[in-house]
Amino acid sequence: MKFEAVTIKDIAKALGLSTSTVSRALRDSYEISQETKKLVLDYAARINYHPNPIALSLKERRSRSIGVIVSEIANSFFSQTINGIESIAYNNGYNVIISQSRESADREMLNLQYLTSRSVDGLIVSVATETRDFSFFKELHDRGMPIVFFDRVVDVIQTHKVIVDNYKGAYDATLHLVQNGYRRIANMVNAAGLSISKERLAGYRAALEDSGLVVNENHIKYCQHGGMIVAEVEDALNELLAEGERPDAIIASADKLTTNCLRLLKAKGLKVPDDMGLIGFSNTDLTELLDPPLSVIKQPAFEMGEIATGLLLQLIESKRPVTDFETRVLGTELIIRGSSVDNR
Amino acid sequence: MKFEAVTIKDIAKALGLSTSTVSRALRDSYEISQETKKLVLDYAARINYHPNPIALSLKERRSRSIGVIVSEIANSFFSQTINGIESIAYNNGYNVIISQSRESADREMLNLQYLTSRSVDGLIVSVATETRDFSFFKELHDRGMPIVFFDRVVDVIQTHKVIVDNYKGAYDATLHLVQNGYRRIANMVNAAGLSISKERLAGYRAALEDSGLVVNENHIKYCQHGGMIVAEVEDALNELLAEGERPDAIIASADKLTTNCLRLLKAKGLKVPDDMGLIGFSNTDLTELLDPPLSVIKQPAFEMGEIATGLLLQLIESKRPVTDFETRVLGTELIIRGSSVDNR
DNA sequence: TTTTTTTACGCAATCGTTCCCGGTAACGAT
DNA sequence: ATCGTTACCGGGAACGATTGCGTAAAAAAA
Repeated sequence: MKFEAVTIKDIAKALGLSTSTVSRALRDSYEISQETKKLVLDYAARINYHPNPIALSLKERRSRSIGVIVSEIANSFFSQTINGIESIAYNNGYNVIISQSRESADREMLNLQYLTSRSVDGLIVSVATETRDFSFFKELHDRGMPIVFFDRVVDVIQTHKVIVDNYKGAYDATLHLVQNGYRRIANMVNAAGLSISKERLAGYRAALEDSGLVVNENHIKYCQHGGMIVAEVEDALNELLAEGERPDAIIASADKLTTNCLRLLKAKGLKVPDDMGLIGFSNTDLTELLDPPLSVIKQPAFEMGEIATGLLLQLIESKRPVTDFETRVLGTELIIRGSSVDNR
Repeated sequence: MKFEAVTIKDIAKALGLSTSTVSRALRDSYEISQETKKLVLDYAARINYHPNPIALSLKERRSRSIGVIVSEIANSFFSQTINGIESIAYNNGYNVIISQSRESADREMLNLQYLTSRSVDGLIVSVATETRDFSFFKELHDRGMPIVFFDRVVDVIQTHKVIVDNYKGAYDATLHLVQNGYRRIANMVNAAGLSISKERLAGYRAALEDSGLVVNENHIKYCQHGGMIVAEVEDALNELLAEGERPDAIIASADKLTTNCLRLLKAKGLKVPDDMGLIGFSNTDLTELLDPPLSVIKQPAFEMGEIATGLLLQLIESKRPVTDFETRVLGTELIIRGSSVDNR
């Protein structure tokens, strides 16, 4: 089964012209007479001609499309970011190709190869938890592929980046827990290698120290898959609950980590926020409807997508190689709800 | 800024061979000697050669990629379906290009044009609420583009379809409400034109009638945007609450409709399930954590994606035009939780 | 040794489009 | 009559890859 499209040759043949003339007429070149132009344009419209982007891509070595790699589109933060990306891209005549790494370095690499070989003009990436080796990104970037990182950025590559103030977000959230009487605050951290993990962990540490509390290293648990696998969260939680100095609150550094903590705590019969306070990074729009309503640190996801795309288009359309790159840092929003306010 | 890739010509030049020889060596043709093959293969591997899919697409008039159009990836049902689609597609060497209609007929059309002109080998589609005119789909399909519809199908086009038993899903859910003492059951329906809306509405009507209850037409409210816009849900809800015969339960026929009903009911201070029972179609994995835990009709989304992709690949790889199409109907899962059980 | 066959490779067309070169009218100026 | 413009238009190469066909050299058969 094949799908045949109308080509410039069909028009040329039907009108008794050369392909060059047709091409020029369609592109409104000055060297084509008004009559011929009209002839071609009318006929093209009538048979519903559309230039073949594949042929164009091959010729121009550009595709007017940008590739996006995120870990999971099912994640609210990423789907919101993608909406931001699309809004800017479409306004500038670019198409967006979305792909998921599902936190796997292999799939990330595969997607990367697919996208680049598909001649995307640039990439917007939030790296997978699993990825340790950024040499492929580096090589790609060195060979001239415009890349903008967001959320989970990689510091060994010099390019535009869009992030939030993760340090401050975690700091404020932790401080909020302290101010609400929690003293043994645990941290459920995403994969250790991630930029966001480090920054959020640092904010947490600083807030505890500034509050005169000591950081109990056993209260810091890493989840390699960012909470995507319930079992890893359960293991981490069980370890926390088995601790001599049992935590009275948790700050979770990823969306799925946050909701899965709540799920497991409820399953274990622990009351939130009384038995255990809970706050976490999340962009889900259902958090206010949860039982209890979840306190969250929210990222301006849509805006991040917009900004990342703007920066990328700037990179793509720049004539000369860009050498000075910027890192945009946006603010987070701390939304206090029931899960982090001990009302005993 | 341009990104230069290695081509077959580079290899040919470096090795003093013709491009045909290189091509054949890479494709392991019998007409090429072992030594030459090894030479080419080694060199290709060393300089990290990858065939240019754009050039291949142009030549072969196929791209080994399939296009997916859904209304919104932020919707759990669709993101789960996409995961199902990807799992089958990748196993068969196909790539997946995702695009969102965001319920707009225009954007759907734009995406459709983009995808087809990008030479996708086939399409998997759940149509937008807004779409009334399916002639473009029809024309595309008549001209040989393989299409599989899922969830929101269109009956004027004869092709493979993957749906759930929406009638039964709605019937069972409505009956469940009746059995739990609710008598004035309202229905929040998605856009009227949608296949799923009609089927679910029919199930609801039948269940009421079979229970000896009369259908109050004022209890049926349509939301053109499927609950994506909170205001439309609020308007519909306000109308329901202003009814002389005020409903005591709601069945919502879409994910966002369901959660936004809950959101608004809570905002209005109405207790669920006591003041108002609530049940709805939803695939969100957070429904059990809501307050109250939400009763839902759940669709086997991942499986639907898998099946749709299987059918599409079958269509794509068929030598002869396929004429007999099937409609796969899967079962829904009724999950009863607190929101639909009046415990007064 | 001559003829035939096999092996191994190159040439050129093709996919749809653009664009660099030309080329050829018509027309006014010399 | 010749030249220079101007206005239009066509030929053909290019983008990267595949592939049918042709053919030289080597091997096998005569």
